[in-house]
Amino acid sequence: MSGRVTSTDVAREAGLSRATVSYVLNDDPRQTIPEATRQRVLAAAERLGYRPYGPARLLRGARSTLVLMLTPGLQRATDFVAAGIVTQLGMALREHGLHLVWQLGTEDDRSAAMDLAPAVVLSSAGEGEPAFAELTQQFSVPVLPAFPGLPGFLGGAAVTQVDHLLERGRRVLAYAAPPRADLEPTSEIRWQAIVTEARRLGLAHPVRLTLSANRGEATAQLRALLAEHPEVDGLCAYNDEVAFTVLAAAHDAGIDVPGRIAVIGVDNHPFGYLAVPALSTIESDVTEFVTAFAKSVAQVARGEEGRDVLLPSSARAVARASS
Amino acid sequence: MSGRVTSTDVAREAGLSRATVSYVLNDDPRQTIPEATRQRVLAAAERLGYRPYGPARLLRGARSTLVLMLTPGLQRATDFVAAGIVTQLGMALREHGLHLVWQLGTEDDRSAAMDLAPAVVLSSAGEGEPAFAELTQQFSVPVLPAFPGLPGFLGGAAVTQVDHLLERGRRVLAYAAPPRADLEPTSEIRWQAIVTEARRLGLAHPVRLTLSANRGEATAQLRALLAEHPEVDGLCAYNDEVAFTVLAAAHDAGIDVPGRIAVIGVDNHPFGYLAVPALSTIESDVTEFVTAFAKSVAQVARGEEGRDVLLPSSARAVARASS
DNA sequence: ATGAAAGCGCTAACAG
DNA sequence: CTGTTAGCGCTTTCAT
Repeated sequence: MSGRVTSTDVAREAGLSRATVSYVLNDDPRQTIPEATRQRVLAAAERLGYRPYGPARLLRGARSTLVLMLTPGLQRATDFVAAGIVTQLGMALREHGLHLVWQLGTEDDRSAAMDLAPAVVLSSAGEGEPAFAELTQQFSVPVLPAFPGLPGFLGGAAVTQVDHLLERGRRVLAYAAPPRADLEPTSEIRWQAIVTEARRLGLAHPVRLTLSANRGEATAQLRALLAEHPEVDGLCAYNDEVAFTVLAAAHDAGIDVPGRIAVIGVDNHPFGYLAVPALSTIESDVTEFVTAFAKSVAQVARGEEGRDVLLPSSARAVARASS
Repeated sequence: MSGRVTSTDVAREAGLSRATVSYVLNDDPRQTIPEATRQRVLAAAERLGYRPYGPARLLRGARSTLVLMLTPGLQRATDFVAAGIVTQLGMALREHGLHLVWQLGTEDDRSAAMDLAPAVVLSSAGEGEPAFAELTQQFSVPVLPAFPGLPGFLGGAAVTQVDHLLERGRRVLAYAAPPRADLEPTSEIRWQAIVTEARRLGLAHPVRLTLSANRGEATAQLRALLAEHPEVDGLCAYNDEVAFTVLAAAHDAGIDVPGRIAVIGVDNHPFGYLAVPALSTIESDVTEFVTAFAKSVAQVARGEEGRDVLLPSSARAVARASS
C-alpha cells in the first residue's frame, strides 16, 4: 500500500548495498568511503526523495529525539503563560537536537499515544500523583514534571504583589480568588503566600474574597467588601483575568482605582497595558529557566542524571496606573 | 540498556508462545482461545506491566493512530482561538481512536521529528506553499491544511462586524489594523471583506488605520482619525486585542464609546466582557466544524478520501456596551 | 572498500 | 488450539 522509499530502493538505484548506503547517509566515521561512491548514494537518495523511517531506527535501538509534553487542554485564554513556556521550551530543546511534541488533555486517557516513542515525557501532573508512575510504566522512559517548582513560582509572584503594594503605601490588603473550582489548589498557594508575607511585614491579616465571574455580582461583592472592611486599601488578584474583573467592578461601582484601592494582577497579560486604568501586574522571566530546563531534559534524554531545575520563585512588579 | 518488557517476556512468564500472547492481547477474532489460557496471558502481562512497543508495531505495518499538527508558536495571547480549536480537535479525534500531537514553530526546521510516524499531518501552511509538498515528502503520509477555509472564516467575521454596526445605525466605518507585519496577510483579508460588504450595503468606503501598539500613539491616531473624518461613527477592529487598544485610546482621548463611535472586535476574548465599556465582538462557533473535520481526518487516516470541510464563514455578533 | 547477515519487537501466515 | 517462522526498515558487526 505504502509508497515509502526504503534504503533498499536507494541501494538498488545506486547499484550498491544497503550497508554502504547506511554508512554514507549516517557519515559513519569508522568507514572510509570514496567520494565517487558517496556522491552516487547521495544522488540516488535525493532523486528518490528517500527519508529514513523513524520506527525502524528506533526498533534498531536508536535514541529517540522526541520529548512528549502532556498537559490538560488550553481552554482558557489565561493559559497563555503555560503556552509561552511550552513554545520557548520547544525552541530551546531544538538546540539540543530534541523535538518537543505536545499532547493536550490526557488527564484521564491512559491509552495515550502508544505509537509514540519519546526519550522523555514531561507531565503537568504533580510528581506525587499516581499518573506519574503510570506514565513511567506506559512509556518506560523517564518522566519529569513539566513545570518543576510550580508552587514556588506561584507563591513568589504573590509575595511580590504584597511587597509592591506595601511600597505604594498600602497597609491592609485583600485577595481576590477566581471562581473556578479547578483553580482552587493554585489559588490556595497564592493565598498562603500572601498571608505569610503580610505577617512577615507586620501588616494586618488580609481579607479573602472569591470573585464572581459575573460583572454585576462582582460589582456588588466589591462594594460589600469595602463597606465591611473600609480599611482595605490594596488588592492582590489571583491573576490578570481576576484583576480585570476587579477593575470592571470598580468602574461600575464608581470606586476609584487606585485612589480608594490599589489593584495588582499576575502574569503580565498583554491586555493589562490596555485596561482602564492600566493594570499593574507581576512578570516572571522564564527564559533562564527554560534554557536550564532544556539542558536538563537533554541530559535525561541521553540517559544521564538531569540536574534539578526550578521555575523562578522571584518575580518583578510591573507598575502601572492601577496601583 | 532498556528495561523494556517485551512480548517474549510475557510469553515466558505465561509459559506460552509469543503468537498466543499476541492473539490474546489483540483479541484476534479468527482465533479461539480457551478462557484459562487467556487469563494466564492477561495475568502475566499485568504482572510484568507489559506495553506493546509502538515502533515495532508500526514497522510491522500497523496503522498509526497519530495525527501531527504543525503550527508556528503560540507567542501571542490572542492565539487562544487557534489553541481552542486544537484542543477541541484533539478531543474529537480521540473519539475516532486517533491521538493528536502538536509541534510548535516548525516553520523553518525541515528536519522535524522523524521519530514520529503519523497517519496524517495537519499543517498551518497554506495548501499552495512549498512547505506542503515537502511535508508530504518527509512523512510520506497525507498532509491536510490545519485550518481549511481560513480566508472565508476571517472574512465572514469581518462581514458580520459591518452588518452589526449598520444595524446599530452606523453609516461610515473605519477599520483598525494591527501593527504586526506578520499579521498583514490576514488583516488584508479582513479589510477586503469589510470594503466589499460596505459597498454591497451602499455604505461609504471605509477608512483604514494601522493602530500603534503604544497607547499614547494610538490615542493620538484615534483623535486624528476622527478629526480628519468626522463622519466616521463605527469601527471594526482586526481582533479583540486591537479593539482593546481602541477602547483604551478612546478613554484616554475622552472620546465617548459608543456615543461618538461604536467599536466591535473579533474573537470573543473572555476579557472583552470586562472591558470599559464592555466590548462588542464576533463569535464563531467551531464545534460543528471540529466534529466534521475530525471525521474527515479519520477517513484520511484510514486511507480513504476525506470529505472537504471548511471553517464556518458565518459568525454571530455578541452585542455589548461598546456598540 | 563493499557486501552478507543478524536482530531490534511485533503480527500473521502457516504448520502441527 | 498452540507453536514456528518470516519479515517490516534499519544499523552494524563480520567477512570478503
